[in-house]
Amino acid sequence: MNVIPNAAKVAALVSEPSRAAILTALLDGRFHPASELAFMAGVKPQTASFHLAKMVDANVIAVEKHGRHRYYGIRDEEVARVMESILSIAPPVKIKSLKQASEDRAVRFARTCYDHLAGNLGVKLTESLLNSGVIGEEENAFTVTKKGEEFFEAFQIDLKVVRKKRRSFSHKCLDWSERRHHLAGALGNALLERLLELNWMERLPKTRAIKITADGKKGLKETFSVEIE
Amino acid sequence: MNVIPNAAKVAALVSEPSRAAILTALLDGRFHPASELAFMAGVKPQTASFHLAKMVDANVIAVEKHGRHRYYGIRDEEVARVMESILSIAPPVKIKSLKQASEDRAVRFARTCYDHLAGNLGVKLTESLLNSGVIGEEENAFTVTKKGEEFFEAFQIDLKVVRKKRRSFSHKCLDWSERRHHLAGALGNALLERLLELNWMERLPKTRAIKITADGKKGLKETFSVEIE
DNA sequence: TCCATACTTCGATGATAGTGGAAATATTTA
DNA sequence: TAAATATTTCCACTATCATCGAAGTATGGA
Repeated sequence: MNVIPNAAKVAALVSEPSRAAILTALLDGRFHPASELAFMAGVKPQTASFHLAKMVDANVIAVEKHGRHRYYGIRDEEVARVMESILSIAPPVKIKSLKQASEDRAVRFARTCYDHLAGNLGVKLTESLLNSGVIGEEENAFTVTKKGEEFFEAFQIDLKVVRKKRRSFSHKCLDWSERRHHLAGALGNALLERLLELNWMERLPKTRAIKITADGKKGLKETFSVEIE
Repeated sequence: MNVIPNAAKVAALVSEPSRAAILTALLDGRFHPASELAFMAGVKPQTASFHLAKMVDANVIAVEKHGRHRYYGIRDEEVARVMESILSIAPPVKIKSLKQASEDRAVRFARTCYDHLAGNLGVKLTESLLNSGVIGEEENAFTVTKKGEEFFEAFQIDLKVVRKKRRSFSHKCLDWSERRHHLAGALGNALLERLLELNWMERLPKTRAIKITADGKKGLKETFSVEIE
């Protein structure tokens, strides 16, 4: 009974708390220096280095050397998807402190998931796009309607460019905090990039959480009918 | 950095070779008695029992008591999808024996994946359906064309019943041995059930491998233009 | 050249967890 | 009631592996 691939090998990488913390941190899609990841995982640099080497070796994360820093990041979208799929059936962590509670709230409200928007805001935005007929829903993907073509052009997202990317144009990504789908894939990425470019929201340091600016509140309400309390 | 669910907990379940073997065995979608799973995983019954209890406790597999047997199976489709997603990025196991090599061949050729057809045959069949215009391809799912409606009716698969199931109608499932997609979801399941009912193929004991009957060879060629050498 | 920073490798330690023997429990058959 | 089978619980042994101190390598600045 060993004619199967080594699921255990892959899972073992994620099964260790420090490594899981590092991987989940990297789900923000950015590259982080080793020391930062060590801090986030709550271990000494040596330990983090040990884990990082293991994961690079196993081809799940990639390194880039810049000067005396080494930046680590998730290798590709497929790895990110595996992580999110694990998270979708994972039990929640018990909240112990006030600080943790507010961080938790922030992350659940709006965060990046690899390279697109997730959390309550991600789901709400996706639903707004659906309700207004900008995108349509299919089994496992979203499609852009005729109305959507116009919408995205007006919003200055060039669908031609988005479609050309060597990756899935749009797919549904199961949101672990909302247990509903949000927009992922190249289109989800393009939307997030544009929202950041507009300064409607900004990434927060040290977390995957996203902060909505005053402009963002206004813009989201006017353009997407999404109210931020 | 713990405002995230416990990915490690879930992954730890799969990270242990015996448990991974059990879980992959259960991907055939059937329920198996504990002793059989122990044999498949290559451990003593006590050990298997220990692992099974752990996984039941973690809600990834389910038990059914029938007499002095306890039948274990994957809890739901979501868990199966997580497993397959892990398998899709898992490295292959090195083949050590002749027996292993032939088992490997059989499994790669045709197998069940949770409750639908996978392997070379699964992929070929899916492609045949695509080429003949019975199903259409989308980002992450397949759709049934108008021609398909007729085809499935003639093949005595009632799409109305299939669509009613409380699960995804059809989605693409990444085949780890072929690295291409095959038909999954309720439709994939219905197709497999029908093929078994027609006696075109039969499940082999102890593995996820599927054997094609003489009738099957003929039928697959005539109906799907799929040649079995 | 010297020192500080970023990161890795080495080595010892200690905790965790899988393993299977022995025995208990439950169910079926004789 | 006794014996056989299926599975579990208890328990002790062992191996694996994460961890961190210490020391080593590489880069950048003074």
